[in-house]
Amino acid sequence: MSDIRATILAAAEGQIRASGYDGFSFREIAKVVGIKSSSVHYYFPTKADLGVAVARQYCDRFIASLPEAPKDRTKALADAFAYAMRVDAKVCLCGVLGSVQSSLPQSVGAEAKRFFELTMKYLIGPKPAKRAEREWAFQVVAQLEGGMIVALALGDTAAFEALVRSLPSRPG
Amino acid sequence: MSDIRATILAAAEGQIRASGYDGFSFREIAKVVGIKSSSVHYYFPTKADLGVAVARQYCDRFIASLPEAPKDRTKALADAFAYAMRVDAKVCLCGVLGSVQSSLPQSVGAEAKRFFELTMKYLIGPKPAKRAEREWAFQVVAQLEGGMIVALALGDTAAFEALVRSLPSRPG
DNA sequence: GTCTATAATTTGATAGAC
DNA sequence: GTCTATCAAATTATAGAC
Repeated sequence: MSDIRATILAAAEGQIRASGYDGFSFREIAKVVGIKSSSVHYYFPTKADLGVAVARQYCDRFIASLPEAPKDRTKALADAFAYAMRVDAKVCLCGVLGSVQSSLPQSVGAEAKRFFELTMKYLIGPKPAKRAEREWAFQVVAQLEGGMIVALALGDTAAFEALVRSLPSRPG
Repeated sequence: MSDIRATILAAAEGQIRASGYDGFSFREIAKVVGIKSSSVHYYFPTKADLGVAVARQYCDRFIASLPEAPKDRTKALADAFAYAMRVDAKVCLCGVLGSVQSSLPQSVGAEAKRFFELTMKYLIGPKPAKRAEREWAFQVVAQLEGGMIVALALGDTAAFEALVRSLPSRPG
């Protein structure tokens, strides 16, 4: 992938996480990257194209960062979320997108949905899961997503770190 | 409060919950209400004024809807959230606002923060709370906010109802 | 209170030179 | 690939008639 393309994706990710899908613009990204907005369109013809690429990269990178067979899957996922928030002091990209999913281009919303599906699937792991375990996985992901949002809104990132330490463990 | 003013607030609330703060406009609201956008400005001079009024009304109405001294505060709060989602099939207004708080007018973001503070305070109740109880209250609110977002993104509202039934109970 | 009209800005997107 | 120039539309907001 070209350098410019990667820089555009990074800038767009930062802006979406801070301001949402409607809150980022080709001109703002162009300014950050140091090119003109028409050049951004060269790499990503439409805004939906750019939005999908950002969400897909975010999702794939996040999933790839998870250890493959950890001792504790809950802790592994929680650590990845905590790291994402500690480093950037920003909410999860897919939390931002998911909260207004009905207003997004369908292709962008589908990527946010995929993120939630994959994180739940990671929690469950290779073993088949009963209903109670699927409900538990949902509960953990909901807690992490909501925790980031509420903690940042309260200006209390320590609350999120405490939440990470007291996630429910897998039932059964 | 005048009828028109109330109708504007209701329309704005619906649009913010569906599309976010950047995703609603005076013209769209005017169209829904059946007036012109300049008349919306008569009631709410700026977008921030309208945003604050919507968030404040949402918060006050939500808190007022909670029973004053229920047997189970967790269940009472969870029921209110479940009702809000079942009726509107929309995320909590303050979840939508909170997820992009850093990009909002300060006055609007402060209302979202207030919502989280008040819901946590409700959970804790009149008795003084230790650290573990404050952490638990945060955990419950995070779960409810995140649960709405993830459930709607997955198109699985039943998952939220299940989460509501398995919230952690107060420690100690 | 509600309207028409409009200002000033920003937006996503395209055409075409180089 | 990157630029200039531009379009068409939408945005918040205001002035002023009625």
